[in-house]
Amino acid sequence: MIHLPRGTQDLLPGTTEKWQHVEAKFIELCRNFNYQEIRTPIFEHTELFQRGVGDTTDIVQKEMYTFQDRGDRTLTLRPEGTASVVRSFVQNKLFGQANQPQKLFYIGPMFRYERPQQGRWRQFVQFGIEALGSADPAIDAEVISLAMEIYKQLGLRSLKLVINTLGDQTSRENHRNALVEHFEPHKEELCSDCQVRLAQNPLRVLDCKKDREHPAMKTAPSILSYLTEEADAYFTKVKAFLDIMDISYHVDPNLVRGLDYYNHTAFEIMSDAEGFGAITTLAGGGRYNGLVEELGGPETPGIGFALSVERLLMALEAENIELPIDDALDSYVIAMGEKAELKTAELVNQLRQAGIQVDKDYQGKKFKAQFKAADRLKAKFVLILGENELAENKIEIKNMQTGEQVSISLPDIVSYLTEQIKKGGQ
RNA sequence: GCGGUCGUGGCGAAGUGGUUAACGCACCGGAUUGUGGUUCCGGCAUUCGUGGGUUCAAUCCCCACCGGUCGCCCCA
Repeated sequence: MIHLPRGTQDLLPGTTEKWQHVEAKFIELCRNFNYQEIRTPIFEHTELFQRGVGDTTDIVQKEMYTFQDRGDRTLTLRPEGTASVVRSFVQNKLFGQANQPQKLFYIGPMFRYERPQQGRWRQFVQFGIEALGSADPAIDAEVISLAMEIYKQLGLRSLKLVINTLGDQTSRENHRNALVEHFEPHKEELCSDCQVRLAQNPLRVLDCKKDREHPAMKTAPSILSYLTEEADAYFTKVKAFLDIMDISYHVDPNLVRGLDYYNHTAFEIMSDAEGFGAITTLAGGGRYNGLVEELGGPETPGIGFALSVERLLMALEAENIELPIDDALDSYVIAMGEKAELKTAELVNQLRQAGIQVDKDYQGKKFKAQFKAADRLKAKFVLILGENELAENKIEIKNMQTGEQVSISLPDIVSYLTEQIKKGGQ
């Protein structure tokens, strides 16, 4: 037997309804916040991610699905959404549109070659938004509030919003130098990973789990003390907007994002729920002024976030939250005898054209078994058509909740059912 | 990519180097002819992730691979 590839999953009936529900929620919220959908290709030129996400990141160095096509182009299945959206923004000259900032959302599969485990797949679905063309701290808060609102409206309670600022170019350089200076004397005492980090990305040393207890960690310089006046003022305003929106947060100066393009505001939403294992991050995002330029566009500030739909559903499960999904069927038709079966095909067709959900048996089941099937499908009404009914041009209708059964003239069935379903729906 | 652990029917889960691989749920059929969700009876794995090897004999022993899961790395 051929199995699905490692790290991918089949979403089957029973689960897809949940996906549809949360996807509908995303779209509804984006409508409220006035974000519009953008759809970009699932693969792009590899160079886009090398330049956009960053050559030194883990994503680019060891996690991309890269391949040559038959025309010798080097292509990559997208590992994240922002680079593509920005590419499209630049290519389609969306910076020239009348309404700025451009507020966009996307939803779709992303691909990363990693060792799979609970909460981590090689193909996973991200929902994300990007606001391009505004350096107003209010929009940072808007992006964060949209992210939080999704979880809130779906009923999640155990959430933690962590924010930080990575500062601007100058802040980062000063901080970086301070970090290197601070840790260099202790280099030999740090773990091997940190020794590499110190050279490549000293920021990452800060959230090392092995060296957490090292005395130098406690006294390490914080980005917050190296912010330029502008960067500090910006962060203060973002926090003020969050306060005014009554969004609680925790400032973690060690919060680092794994993608190179971030600066200023960075944030993560995590779950506190039991049984979440090593994966606790539900969503991550931040500001990326400079990315549009990097990808060949005009100087344009940007901010966005992305969440994993899989992890969102895991969080719902961890908190035992049932989504309000209506999987009941309006009606089910049971036929007895050959003539009745022929008539049933016509009837089912009529009902469907009238917008009534209906199904019937296609397995030659006995009367009783057809009833069982109707019950399992949670049919609200069962229509029974046999020789007797046919002879009188009538049909029996049983309300499965109340058990009541009435006899209706066949020509009246559509109007009768339509009315009953309307009533029963309340 | 590294380390640990696990892999028996649709699901959950016993089990043993050797004639018929427990059990529960689900499913299918029946309990006098056309009425479900309860009960009772019956049925339902030539087969124990895949491929090799050891053995007279392996689902149970060994190896490899595949896959899940946990931790690390990193992230969504």
